[in-house]
Amino acid sequence: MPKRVDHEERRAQIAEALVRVAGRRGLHAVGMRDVAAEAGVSLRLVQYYFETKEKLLHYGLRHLADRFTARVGARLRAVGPEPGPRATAEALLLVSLPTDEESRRFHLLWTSYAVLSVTDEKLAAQPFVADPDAAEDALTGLIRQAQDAGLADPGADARTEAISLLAMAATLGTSILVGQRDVASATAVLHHHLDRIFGPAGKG
Amino acid sequence: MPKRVDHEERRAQIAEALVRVAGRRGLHAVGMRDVAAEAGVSLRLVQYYFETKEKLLHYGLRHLADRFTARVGARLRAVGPEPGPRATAEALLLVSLPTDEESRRFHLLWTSYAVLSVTDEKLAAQPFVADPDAAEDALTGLIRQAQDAGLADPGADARTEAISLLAMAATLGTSILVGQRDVASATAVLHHHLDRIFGPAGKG
DNA sequence: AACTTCGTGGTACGGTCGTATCACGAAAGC
DNA sequence: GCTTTCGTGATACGACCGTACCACGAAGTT
Repeated sequence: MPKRVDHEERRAQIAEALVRVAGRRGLHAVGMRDVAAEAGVSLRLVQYYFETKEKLLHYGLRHLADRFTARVGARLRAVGPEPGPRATAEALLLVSLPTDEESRRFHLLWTSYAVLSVTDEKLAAQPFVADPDAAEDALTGLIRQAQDAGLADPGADARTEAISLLAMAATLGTSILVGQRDVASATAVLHHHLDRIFGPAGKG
Repeated sequence: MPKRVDHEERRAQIAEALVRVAGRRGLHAVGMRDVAAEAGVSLRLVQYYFETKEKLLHYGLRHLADRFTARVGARLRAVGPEPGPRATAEALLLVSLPTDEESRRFHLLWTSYAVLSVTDEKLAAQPFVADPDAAEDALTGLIRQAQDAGLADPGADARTEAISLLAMAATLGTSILVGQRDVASATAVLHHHLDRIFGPAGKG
């Protein structure tokens, strides 16, 4: 066999090119040729590693989700060792807001894919159910954990509050994206509810 | 002059065809020929009343917003004469959830347009700022009104709560659309917060 | 009755898009 | 060292899309 290139790595490079160009011009407007140009390879290469555009888009979604998961992990590790439930919950919510280029891209493309999945049955809708469910479970666990430790309002319905917080974060992110709101005011709204649930005292 | 057709009415018919077919196959997948076929007219007619596709899409967005405004008005009138602030607020929030075919279509297409407006500078981003701002003002006013009448927690920050409620309703709608959640659980979350703000007693 | 103007249909054109085909160099196995 | 297979490039093909063009009937005006 010849050059023995790492296909998976190459696919990741091309998928990142897809994400970049789609973040710039919109997912609907990106073609195979655009991805090839952005990645600095020939159109044939994109066809070679992803046989069809549909597979490229599928891979792009998975790549996007993986990158985001890694970003969440990094953010959680960055809040310091042994973080309290509230600090963890706050990091979880704030990381999804479009504050820099990458999170802006993620928010835009995730929403684009979600919209596509409603009408294109070929595109897997599963990530848009499983991933939010996982986030919901994690946040519910954090609130319960804080309640057990006496660090949160014991009367709060943990799951309902988790759903609410995540729902708010998502729409606030979108409103930042379209220019209706700025990051500071979105953050303030989330802090208000974190204070309500965890109590204003336990910010650590 | 010949047949003297009402252009505005004809445009509305075509725009409704656009909304229908876009709701079925996705906004990105709809072409001039699809709209023409859905409306039962020739391609040339669509070109005649909307010179370009861009203008058709613009008109479609405006038509969508108008239809939704009308729907909100009807819903508010349906809650009965002289409704309390809480009932009005509840109607305002619930009407945007995708519960039937039309609201499902509205939610999907509104989100599609919003996503488009981020990258296509030709498409007006203004509706996605002005309309949510108006809803936010309206809901804030309702909460303040209830507070003045002693029908809501006087300590609540009306604007923050209004932003939160609308943000939750939007994401809950999307999660219904993608099949993550059902209408009942979304409604329960909203009711929980309405009870929190207005108090469980004053449901009327 | 001739003329003008509006509404409508059919069809052609240029461009782009996803995909397929042909060609060729480079490396590993016999 | 020849062959086979992998990686890569260039280019062609068929379909579709938005738009432009041409033609014609129908209804008012003079």
